[in-house]
Amino acid sequence: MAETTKPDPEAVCGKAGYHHGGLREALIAAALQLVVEKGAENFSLADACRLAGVSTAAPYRHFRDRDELMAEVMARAFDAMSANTMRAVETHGEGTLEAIVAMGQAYLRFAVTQQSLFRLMFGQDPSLAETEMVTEKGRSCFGNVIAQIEKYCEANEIDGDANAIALKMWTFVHGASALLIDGKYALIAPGVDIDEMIATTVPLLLAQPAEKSGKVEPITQTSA
Amino acid sequence: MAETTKPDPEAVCGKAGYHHGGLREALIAAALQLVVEKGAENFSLADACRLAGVSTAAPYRHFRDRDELMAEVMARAFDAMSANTMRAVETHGEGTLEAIVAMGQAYLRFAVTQQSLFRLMFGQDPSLAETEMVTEKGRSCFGNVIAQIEKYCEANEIDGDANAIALKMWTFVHGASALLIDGKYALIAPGVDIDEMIATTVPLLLAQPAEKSGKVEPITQTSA
DNA sequence: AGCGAAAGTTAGACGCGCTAACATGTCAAC
DNA sequence: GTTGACATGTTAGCGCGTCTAACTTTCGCT
Repeated sequence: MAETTKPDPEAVCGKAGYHHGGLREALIAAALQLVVEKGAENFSLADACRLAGVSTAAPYRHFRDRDELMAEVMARAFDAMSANTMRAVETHGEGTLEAIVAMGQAYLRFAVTQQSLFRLMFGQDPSLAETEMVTEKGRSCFGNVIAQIEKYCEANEIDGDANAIALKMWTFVHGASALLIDGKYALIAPGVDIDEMIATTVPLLLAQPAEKSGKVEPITQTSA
Repeated sequence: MAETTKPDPEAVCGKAGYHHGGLREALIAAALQLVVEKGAENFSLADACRLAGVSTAAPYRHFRDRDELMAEVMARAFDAMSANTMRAVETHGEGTLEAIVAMGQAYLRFAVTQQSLFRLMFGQDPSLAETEMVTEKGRSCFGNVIAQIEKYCEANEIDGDANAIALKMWTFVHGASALLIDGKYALIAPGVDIDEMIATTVPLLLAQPAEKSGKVEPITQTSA
């Protein structure tokens, strides 16, 4: 048909021009957009193809299957969240209490404003997250929180294990994010300000050292 | 064929005997089994039909679509979790600290042992949870926690708002459950005993009254 | 220029959700 | 009892989705 022979491949992505353009990146971008717009489960690989302007068989030159494309989107999502939380640190100063609280609030805000991405990062079929890159991005994302708390503990000479404290804080903030976007708070406590709950509770978790106490039969991680 | 005219319809479900038997309940049971075995997203409605021994069109006499069947499964899942947490209360005594901690641990244990059900109850497409019955079951399930904490607060004359305290505890326990089954703890803190973390942290959250403090711009619930 | 590999295409197998049209068993009314 | 309405099941089939096979086009290299 009347197609131009060179539909400017660089316009969509940053990869070098070979055949038609950087389809791999274009597909990731399309999928990312569709996840944000409709949720990870509510669009088809075919939709992404149409958005990228290629046939439905094209993705299989770059990805083993749909999941492998989604894993790539997950990785971008973790990058985005890392950027958000780190921005909070930068505006409040490394290792400060304010920075740590702000990180938690940034985490919550990301969950709310990017619900679909947050849902994709967590709560998906575990097999999806088993890509090496995804686990690495995840580790680095959570590692930011721990690093800040370690700095805070050092600066304020808190005796508790920074790792354990960070874990508690992360647990709380993540729980708040998950329950909020699932609408569960609205069910039981409509109108509660979750952002403030984080602001008041996180310092509390930081202040308390990890006092080894009750013996309970442990649930060991199956690392499913 | 050599079918008895009355194949004891009551054996499978509670509905009156009509055509062949309680297919509605049989399908719910099949779906529940498949969710447990393979996860909510990893089986087709057709699979459930085969398991129940009917054609793939049969479910549409009882459910509008697949989601409506899954909503029914969700409701059962909430029932199961309620039963688990309430059993913890019964063995430790109403309104005691031990009971409340045990509830949290039961919540965690349910998430671990019934991963797929837990994933179905939370983290699904929000539209799925919009059934009246599901929200009601959910409300009742979480309501149990709040009721116990209210009793505890009364008994120990704690000034804090029981509702706010319960919310914090639930948030923490839910976060722990979600992160554990998503394998995120294994990423960043392998080997940590999450059950003990709950045992040590929940009393801490209970002890602290909700001190109104920092003003932060609120993220109001969109009740999405 | 020409060759091999990379990256795209069309065609199609197969399964799924769901609907329409048909079949069958049940119950109530006569 | 027969009968007829209705509830519950069936088969056939549409549209769509994932993924594969086989073919075609372009790129990069010698």
